Amino acid sequence: MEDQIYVYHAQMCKMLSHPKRLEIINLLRDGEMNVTELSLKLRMTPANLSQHLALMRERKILIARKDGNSVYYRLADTRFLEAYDILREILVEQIRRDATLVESTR
Amino acid sequence: MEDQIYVYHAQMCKMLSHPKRLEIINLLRDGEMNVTELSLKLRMTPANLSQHLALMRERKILIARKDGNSVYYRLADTRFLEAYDILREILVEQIRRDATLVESTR
DNA sequence: TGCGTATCTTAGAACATGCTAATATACTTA
DNA sequence: TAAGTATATTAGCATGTTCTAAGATACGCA
Repeated sequence: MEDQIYVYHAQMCKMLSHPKRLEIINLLRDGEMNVTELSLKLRMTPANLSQHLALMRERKILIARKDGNSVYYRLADTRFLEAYDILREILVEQIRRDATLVESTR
Repeated sequence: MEDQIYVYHAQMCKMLSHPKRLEIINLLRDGEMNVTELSLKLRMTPANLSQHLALMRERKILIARKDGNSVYYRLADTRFLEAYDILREILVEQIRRDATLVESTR
């Protein structure tokens, strides 16, 4: 089934389809961070965050490294940031266009 | 709220999070196509397809052009293909790596 | 105008996702 | 070993997503 690759592709995209998971990707842009740090920056409970991290680990978006008492997460592939940045760029342009449209009709 | 941009970004990614919607993006790589053509290539009912197309139109992934009795769809921005291709590439490499791992343990 | 074809819309059932709260596990250090 | 801190897991509820089926709308042409 050639269809299967589309299913995997969609599963990967699904990991990018949550505001907090996107924010996680952006926070890990420059390197790794442990769960407590992430939890503070994201303003989420560790329990909730941990669920998101587990999903992203399973789908191979993130890699976990255990160090003593804490677990450090990093991006499994920096190309996720390229895809992230392209979509963000399209989005920002769209929003800017819409804003201009609103301006011009005042 | 700076958080809002992450919500929009996630909504955009959500449009990429369905196998058939990804296949639509790929089918429209080289230009536009009408609903009947898409419906045949995707092996979906027009009703179901139409729902996906409506979502993608709302989220500004696709642009519709009406011509007589039929409606032609095209990508709103070719950069969606760049993001699509990056993720597909990461995915194919991951699958290849996993396959190699299975081979090596036989 | 009336019929046929293309596309869209809506309702509702089935399933998936994401949260909170409670609990479990793993490690560190006294 | 016991207590404390960090992280993970589970259950259960609320909400969101996707499909099918039925019907509505829009257009072209006899």
